[in-house]
Amino acid sequence: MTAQRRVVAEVLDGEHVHLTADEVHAQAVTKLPEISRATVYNTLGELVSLGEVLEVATDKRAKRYDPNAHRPHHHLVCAQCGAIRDVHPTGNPLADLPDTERFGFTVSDVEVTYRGVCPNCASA
Amino acid sequence: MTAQRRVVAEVLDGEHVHLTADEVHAQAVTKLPEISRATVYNTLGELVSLGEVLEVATDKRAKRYDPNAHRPHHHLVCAQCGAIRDVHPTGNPLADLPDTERFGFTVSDVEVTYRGVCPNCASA
DNA sequence: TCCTGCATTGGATTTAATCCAAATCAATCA
DNA sequence: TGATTGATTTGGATTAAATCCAATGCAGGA
Ligand SMILES: [Mn+2]
Ligand SMILES: [Mn+2]
Ligand SMILES: [Zn+2]
Ligand SMILES: [Zn+2]
Repeated sequence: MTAQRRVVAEVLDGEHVHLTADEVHAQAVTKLPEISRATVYNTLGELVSLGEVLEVATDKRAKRYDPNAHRPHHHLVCAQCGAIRDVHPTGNPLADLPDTERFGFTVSDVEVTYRGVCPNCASA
Repeated sequence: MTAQRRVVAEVLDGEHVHLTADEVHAQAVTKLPEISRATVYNTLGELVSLGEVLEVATDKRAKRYDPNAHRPHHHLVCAQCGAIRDVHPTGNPLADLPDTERFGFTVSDVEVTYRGVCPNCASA
């Protein structure tokens, strides 16, 4: 356990946190000025391998890192400003995919992304 | 209508087609040797604006272009080889997101990506 | 304290995509 | 048909995200 890894973990702590690697680096630098981007990328990659952090790709910009790996959830994204909220829909989308629509795949996971406009952007 | 646009449209014709811009360019070159990447990007961008082609981002590699914009559908992706199939699940995921989980957003769209292993990769 | 192997660093590299100014071309009109 | 012109195409430069890599640094055990 190094100071760098501790700082990355600290930055990722919280709810509805979905930061890019660069944002993580920017915040990490304020606590440990000489931490490098490479180390942030390395550490994030390890946390993802360990299953402690999830990669979220809600758009085609930079990947985002999600510390909420404990409880499975989906995402609600503002199409205008990119704000992301964790959501927990009812129902099981896996059950909604009939065998005839599985093409012989072994389906193990499903990812749901809701899109819309957040209250902030709607009022502007 | 130019020869370049016609060729891009031809390459995108078909079912379960989800090509990257580079793959579109590679196929276009066989029909029109001097077509440039910039033109392929320009044309794809226009087709997307016109709503005739959809951008699909099933992984964090290159965007894929989907000519099946007529009938709304979702995707089933092989986690190993990246193969993509169009799927039409039953049920309406929008109905599964309660008001209490909408955080004041106006939700207009939902995107569902199933992940698994295709029969090809499973037998290998 | 000294080793040793893992971690960190900064810079170079890769990949996807975008930008841009110059050259080219398609379509209209005389 | 030939000239005009505004849109299209082109290739190269640029940007952004991520990865790679060799050299250096350092944590933790002997
Ligand atoms: Mn999340
Ligand atoms: Mn499709
Ligand atoms: Zn917003
Ligand atoms: Zn496969």
